Amino acid sequence: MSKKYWLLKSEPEAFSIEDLKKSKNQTTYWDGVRNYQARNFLRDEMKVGDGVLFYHSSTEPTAVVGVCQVVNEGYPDHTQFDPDSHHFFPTATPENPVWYMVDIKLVKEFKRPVSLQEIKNNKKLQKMKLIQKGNRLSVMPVTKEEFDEVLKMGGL
DNA sequence: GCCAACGTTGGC
DNA sequence: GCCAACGTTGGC
Repeated sequence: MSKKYWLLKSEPEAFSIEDLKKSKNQTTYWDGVRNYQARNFLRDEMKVGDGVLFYHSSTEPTAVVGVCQVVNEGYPDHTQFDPDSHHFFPTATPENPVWYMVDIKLVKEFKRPVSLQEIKNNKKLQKMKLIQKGNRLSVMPVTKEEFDEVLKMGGL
């Protein structure tokens, strides 16, 4: 089975690459995804060893800031069961979870961030889902070619 | 802060 | 099962 590649969005105010660097083992669980299409990627398709681009959204500038690896694949997101959580989902039960998450570990922070504008300006990246009109998915697949190109732009 | 795009909800 | 209303995302 060949390795896949992904892009994960996070608002740095909620969770940034700095937070990831400070996390134990530079690893975190990716909680709070509440979109079915993104859920399906997390639950069914992301596998240990897959490459992940870490993207900062809603900030200045929006940019890919580092590369991570999936270290634990699709398991129930515990925040859906927690009434005190902002991500609480009343119809979910541990027997019938609705939402899933994966664990990711930082591989390397980019030497320089690769901004959305640079991605838009790169002829090789015109097909990236990230820059398709109206795409708001917080978890999206990336091709190997796109992944490698973004790493190169980031100085890795 | 605005607003376009899109997802979800719920009445019918 | 349609679709209007509403909520959210996220770039600008």
